[in-house]
Amino acid sequence: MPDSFTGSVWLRPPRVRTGQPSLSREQIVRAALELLDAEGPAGLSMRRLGTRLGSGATSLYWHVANKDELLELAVDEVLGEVYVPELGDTSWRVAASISANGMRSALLRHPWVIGLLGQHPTLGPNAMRMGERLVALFLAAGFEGMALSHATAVLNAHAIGSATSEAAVTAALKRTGKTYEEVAEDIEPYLERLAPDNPNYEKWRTETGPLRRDPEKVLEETYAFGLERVLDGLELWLEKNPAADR
Amino acid sequence: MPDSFTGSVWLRPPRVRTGQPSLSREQIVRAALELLDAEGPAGLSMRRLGTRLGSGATSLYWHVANKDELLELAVDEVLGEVYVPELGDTSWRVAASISANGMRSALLRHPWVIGLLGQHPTLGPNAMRMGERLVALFLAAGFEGMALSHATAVLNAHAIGSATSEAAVTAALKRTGKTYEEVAEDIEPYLERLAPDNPNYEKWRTETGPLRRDPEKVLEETYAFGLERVLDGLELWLEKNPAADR
DNA sequence: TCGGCTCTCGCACAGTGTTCGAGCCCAATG
DNA sequence: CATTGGGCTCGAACACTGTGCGAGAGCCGA
Repeated sequence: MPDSFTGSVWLRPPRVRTGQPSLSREQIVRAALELLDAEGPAGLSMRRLGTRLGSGATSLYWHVANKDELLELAVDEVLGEVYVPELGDTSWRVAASISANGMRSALLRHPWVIGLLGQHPTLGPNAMRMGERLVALFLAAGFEGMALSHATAVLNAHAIGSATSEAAVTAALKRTGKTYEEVAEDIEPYLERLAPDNPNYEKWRTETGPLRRDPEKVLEETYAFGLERVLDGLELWLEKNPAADR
Repeated sequence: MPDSFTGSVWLRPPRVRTGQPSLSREQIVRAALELLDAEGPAGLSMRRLGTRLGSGATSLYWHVANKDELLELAVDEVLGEVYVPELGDTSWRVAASISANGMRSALLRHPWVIGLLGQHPTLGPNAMRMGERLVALFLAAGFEGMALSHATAVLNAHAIGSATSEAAVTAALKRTGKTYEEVAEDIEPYLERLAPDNPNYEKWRTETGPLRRDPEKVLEETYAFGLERVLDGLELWLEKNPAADR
């Protein structure tokens, strides 16, 4: 194994399998994913993963350099779940929406990914495939050069940023095991105590009453509203900067 | 201490200090922040934090319920760094830009925050202050009701999502200790190997050559481009949905 | 002087990621 | 057929983690 490569799994030549091993990288990653989904990042330990696979904990280290690398693989596995439409099926707007929706829901299905996204650049094969399709999509829409990559970046940023905020509230619900109404009640006195400092927020909160509505729906609406603004902004840019060669 | 509150520090009545303790919550949080900034989340352990403060590790547990809660406090401390302009200084567009810029740069100054944002809802006092100001700002711009909160949410989502992507690459640079050029060289063969599967990306990459440019500038441009699109999108929405009472 | 409260801290427990080296079993080689 | 070698598994061990518990120090008002 190379000594000090650049640090990402993807740049390291994979192990070649010759015998008939009882463990495989894919198997390990899948099991890790199950553990992570079920119990969050704290639920994944090498020992637990080992016993779950019916093998010793340290056996994993032959297939995977360390836990960090395993997590990198798990993240890419999740990115493999997001569907990015191929060219020509629909308008770029709905194609972009589908991509962003897919990204958002993958992150919400596997919230532990969110905490990992900022730690390593995601350049696994599935991430690359996503990138490829997004480029194709925005290229067809009329973006070129740097604006092309910028366009893909806003879209992903919106999905990631939205999912982060959403995950935060669902994590709180899951951790406390309370319903949304109960949590809202718990928060209420705290908000009222801070009310004098937050007159505008307080007015909006009491008049609009967002805490009484189905939080899942509110979060989804928030995301969807933002997505439409982003797409509007991109469309406007396209109108003002028509592609030279198309 | 209450047994099973809703789970966030902010909802728990704080300890009142009567004696002359040698440790304080603020002191602890500040020291934790230094450790986190210097060495990332892995560098913060209760024992190390204790010795850094010249006291036993378990002494911290009188001021802070557990490590999770300490991290919540640290996150809010960082949010205290972002400046959100008050009303009337400038147009809502530049005010919103300043807010988002502040959020982004605070996250890039303290990248470990990014991994924590999705774990707890951020309702510390500094987060609330940010929320209050953002509400005031977008209220003045003409947003009302749900659209008001949606508008603040897109802005934050863009800052968070962008910072996440940026942090990923700077983390890679920091971890490997290599320059950007070196990393780009390491990645090159991997990208070329995947090239057949990614024709569009490959064409864009080789023609536009983003890997040769100063990455910091490219990331900043990407963020700024996205921000303008978001603001354009919001402005467009305002034009099409004029506020009823203004 | 006597409780009682705030605050500090040493010990201990269960668990973590990871290294090392021993050993298994199968394939190819001599 | 015997021997070597490498793919693969695993147990023991190390240094370290977060945290519960109980003892105790120092100060307060009575």
